[in-house]
Amino acid sequence: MAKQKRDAKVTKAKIIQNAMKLFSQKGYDATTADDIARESDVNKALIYYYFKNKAGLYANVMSGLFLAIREEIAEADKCCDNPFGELKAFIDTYARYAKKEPFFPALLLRELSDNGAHIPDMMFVSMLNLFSLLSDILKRGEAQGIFKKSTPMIIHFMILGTINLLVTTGPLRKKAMEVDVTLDTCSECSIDEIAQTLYTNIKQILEVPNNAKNITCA
Amino acid sequence: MAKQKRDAKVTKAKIIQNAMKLFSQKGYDATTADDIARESDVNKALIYYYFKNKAGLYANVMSGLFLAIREEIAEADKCCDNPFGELKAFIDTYARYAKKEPFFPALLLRELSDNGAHIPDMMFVSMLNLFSLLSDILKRGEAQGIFKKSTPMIIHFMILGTINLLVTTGPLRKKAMEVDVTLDTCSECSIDEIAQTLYTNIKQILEVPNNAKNITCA
Amino acid sequence: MAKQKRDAKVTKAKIIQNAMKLFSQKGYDATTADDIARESDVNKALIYYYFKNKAGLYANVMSGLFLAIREEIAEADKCCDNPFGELKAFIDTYARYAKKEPFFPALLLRELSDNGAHIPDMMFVSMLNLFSLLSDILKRGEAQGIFKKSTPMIIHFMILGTINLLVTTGPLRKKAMEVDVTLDTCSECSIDEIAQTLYTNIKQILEVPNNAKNITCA
Amino acid sequence: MAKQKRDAKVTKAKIIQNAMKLFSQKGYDATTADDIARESDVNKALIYYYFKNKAGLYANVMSGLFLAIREEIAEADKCCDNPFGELKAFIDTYARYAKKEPFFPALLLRELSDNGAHIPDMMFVSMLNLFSLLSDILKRGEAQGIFKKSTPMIIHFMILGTINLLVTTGPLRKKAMEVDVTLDTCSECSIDEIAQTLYTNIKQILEVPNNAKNITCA
DNA sequence: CATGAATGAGAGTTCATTCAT
DNA sequence: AATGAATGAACTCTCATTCAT
Repeated sequence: MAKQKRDAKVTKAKIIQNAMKLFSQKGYDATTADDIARESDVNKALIYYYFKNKAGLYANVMSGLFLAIREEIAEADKCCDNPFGELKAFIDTYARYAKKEPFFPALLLRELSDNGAHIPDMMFVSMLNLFSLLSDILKRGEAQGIFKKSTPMIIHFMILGTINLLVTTGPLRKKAMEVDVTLDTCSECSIDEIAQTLYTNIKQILEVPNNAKNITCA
Repeated sequence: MAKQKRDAKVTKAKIIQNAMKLFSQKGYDATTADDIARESDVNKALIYYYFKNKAGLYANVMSGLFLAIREEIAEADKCCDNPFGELKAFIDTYARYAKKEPFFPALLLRELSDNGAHIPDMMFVSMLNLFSLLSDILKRGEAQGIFKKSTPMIIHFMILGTINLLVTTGPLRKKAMEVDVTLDTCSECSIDEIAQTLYTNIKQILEVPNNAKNITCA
Repeated sequence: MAKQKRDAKVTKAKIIQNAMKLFSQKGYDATTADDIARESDVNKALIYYYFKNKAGLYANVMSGLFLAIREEIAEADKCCDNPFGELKAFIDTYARYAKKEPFFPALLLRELSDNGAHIPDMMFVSMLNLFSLLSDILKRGEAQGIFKKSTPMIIHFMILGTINLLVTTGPLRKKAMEVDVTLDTCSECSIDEIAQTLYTNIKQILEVPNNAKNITCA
Repeated sequence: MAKQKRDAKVTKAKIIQNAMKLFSQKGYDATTADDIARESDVNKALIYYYFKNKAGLYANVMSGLFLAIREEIAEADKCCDNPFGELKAFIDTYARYAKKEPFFPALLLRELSDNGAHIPDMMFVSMLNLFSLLSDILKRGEAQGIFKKSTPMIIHFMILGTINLLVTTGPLRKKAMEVDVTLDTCSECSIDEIAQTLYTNIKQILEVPNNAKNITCA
């Protein structure tokens, strides 16, 4: 019950948490082992004791994040039995995850603009898995005749790109408003509003025009 | 008799070009002055002679890119007098620019996921300018009653996010297809197809349902 | 119920044995406590528990080797009552020991080229003891008029230097033959052949020309 | 004519010289780049600027030494047209070189007891070259019927082993005399005496007994 | 305009050693 | 007796930057 120093699990988690924060704030290269050690209040060598090297720590950080989000989304997708519901769940869950782990979007964006320089394999698979989930929803929708034919990859990036950029540019957009008040940079938008708007937009794109049946004149 | 390279202008341009390539490929931190000097076939000290320091060179690179794209888009926008045409011009021009300067998307994405750590001011303004252009188009469309009310920032990021991510993930998506053939990662999509699809999607979102005029019952 | 390894004695011996191997293969500095622990399948801290520190372990290793060889040679020397026999015994025993403990020559050579940097005292005495044994043989031979006057230190190093170098350069000499087949690097020589040849050579140097008594002219 | 800072040749030579000293005194591992930089009065980074890394510096040091000795011995060997003279030249030159470059023997011994861990190729060839020189002398002597058949590698190591060990153990042997005055550790022997004695010894081993012609009784 | 030489300040990593259990 | 956790001090190597020519 004591404060328990020397608990590997706790120490490791603390390191990972701080590393996540720093990596996302300053990028992989600009984050030093010293930074992480200081922030985590452990000796620098301990990082190497647990993670072998900086890349190993980074891999650990990313793998944790990716595993978590995939699980959350897969779970959320069970919610509904109709494609629209699933799509909404996908967007909402991703948005909420980006809110909960605010470092994730920056890390993901950086990773994607890197050709996957650092630790590719496991992350690569995780990213594909994520895309698979969405792709399946779209396919099912098409099969049921309620989604138009679409290019899944583009839809996927419309969703991820938008959420990720909105999350990472938060401070930037706030600053922009101060510079030019006439511009609406969505600086006060909540993550839920964003998710909602985004869903509406994507739905617009996908749904087949069902005017026909509505327009029963006379 | 002296070593005297051709021309300062030419040398400078060569440095900037190579720096752009390297910065986008490896990121700001991982790109060294030695890298750039070697690639440009000039002496390292010359870089400092011309650009004062690494950040100065980076600023130079970015400012060139941003100036160019803003100009191109502003120019393209003059094409048409209707918001749909302008929107299409915006998307097309951005997409074509991303194709022409394939390092730009990675640099922009990195910059955006950074809270704007490196050289903010000038770039910040340029980015805002870009957003302004789109924002104005949307406003005009709304005013004319042909666009629905939208959140410009979200539309903006749907466009930029999608194009940038598609461009930067090119190799990654190709690799993905080899891993899982059942997945369509748009690995063969041309930039023009992408722009076209994207425009169609965005249009879907924006255009007001013109059922009204069609439904002239009786 | 405790983990309790068999026996302290056994564990200690295992550590010493592996340390010997590693020290001789990679040198003192390049051998880490981790290496030794891993190889010996014990916890690193145990090494410090038993030997206080790395130097202590090294001293232990060396002292064991030196004690053993001195004893073997002293024992072997009892064999004969004539200096030639003793000399042969000295060379043979040393050679056979170098074969039995193939790490010893490298360790000794390194130690000798070091000004005795690591743990000098005990080893220093042991080395002197070894030299004493040979020196005494030579003196006795001289006293009996069957050995020429010689410089014992030189004879000593001719013996040790040759055997040690031949043993440590084994692999190198094999490789040399592959490079230049015309060169005879003694790559197939057995330790016994070497000892035999060496003895013959040294004998040549020491024995007084006994032509005198043979040549009884007229 | 001025003191000339910024003269690459001079600076490089200074670094090599000091590195040689330190490597031989403390061994490769125990010598740090900081040591060398401090001793050479240059910035540590300069070492890496010139030699790429520590191993590169070491290789440079060794290659210089080996090239020099091979040249000196090859030159000396031209002196005479008879194998005995050449043999004497070989031994004398090696001994004098060991005196002139007192770090060489320690470095060589360490290298030989290492299986050639550091920078093998060039050094390996140089070592073979040295052996070739002696081997040729012996072969010529045999062909002319003035040398007995011998094992060249053993003769070679009797020479190198003895000289190297005597040079490196200088201080050790002096100390030994203080401990035990009855022992003659050759602590006052000059390098020339050593070379002379060694030559006499080796000659003893090689020369064919020419008693026959001397014993012309009556 | 252009360059090779030189440097200071770190960054990543290793390792002997100790602590707590 | 034995171990996993933790650390401090170094060490190799890198890099932005400056100097001297």
